[in-house]
Amino acid sequence: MSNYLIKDAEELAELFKALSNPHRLKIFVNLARCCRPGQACAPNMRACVGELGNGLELAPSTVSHHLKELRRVGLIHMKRAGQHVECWADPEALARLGDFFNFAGGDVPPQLVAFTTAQQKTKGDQR
Amino acid sequence: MSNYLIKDAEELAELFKALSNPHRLKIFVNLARCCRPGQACAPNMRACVGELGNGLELAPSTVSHHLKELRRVGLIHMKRAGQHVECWADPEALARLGDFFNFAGGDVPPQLVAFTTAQQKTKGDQR
DNA sequence: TAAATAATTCGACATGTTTCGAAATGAAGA
DNA sequence: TCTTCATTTCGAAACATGTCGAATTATTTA
Repeated sequence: MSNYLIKDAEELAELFKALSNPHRLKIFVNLARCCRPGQACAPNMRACVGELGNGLELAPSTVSHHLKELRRVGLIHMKRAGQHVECWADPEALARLGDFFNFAGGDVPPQLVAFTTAQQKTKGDQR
Repeated sequence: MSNYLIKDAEELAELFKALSNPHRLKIFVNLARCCRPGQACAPNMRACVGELGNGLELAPSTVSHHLKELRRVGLIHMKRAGQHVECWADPEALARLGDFFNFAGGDVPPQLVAFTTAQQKTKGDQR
């Protein structure tokens, strides 16, 4: 894969990729349930790594791996608290993703203009 | 995909996976730009396969492969029109995905309750 | 200090994805 | 019909992902 020209498409695609695994998606939904826009979860509402693995039937190392990926793309935050590591969803990331799907009304958000214009200017070439 | 309810994490994850490749994402955004909620693109607004490949620097067979995947998960529709194949985004699919990110306010939409309860009932086991 | 608990890193393996080019199919026009 | 254009299918190669168990690190408790 050598010719990804559009930075924003790549970034957005990474967010979707992080949610494209059912296990990671379940983990994220459970973390995001207690988040409100612009406000992170209170410390006592955060979940630890072992807790998030319950019900998933995955090895702890695999849960850790998935959390690392969610954190890498900025969907969650993690902070050590004693023996445990607290996890919580990034409320801004949620808002960003929600905004993405509002462009259906016709307005293309600024961050998406860049990677739509490339095709706009070639429209009609083949018909 | 036969109806508009997101049944489980696996199905939702498939939608995200379809958007997790930058090329597929770009194709989808270009198709979705002209869609409004509950209203599909007019036939003269639809794009054909070759058109959608412009600017992506991908072999036609690869573009075809990506479109097939977007169609498989229900994000777009395709219809042959002469030599070309018209493509357009499914407006309901857009709405479904937009709804997903609204649960951040605290309300879990009905279709997501099913796959969050498994972890809710084990909360507290490890702390 | 030693043991116990929680989480991460590492190495390995099976599986899945992305991509291409060649060949096949479908449709329109000379 | 024969050719041309648009698209799809197929097979193969390169690369990425998901998973585990063993070993390691970090922290608390005995």
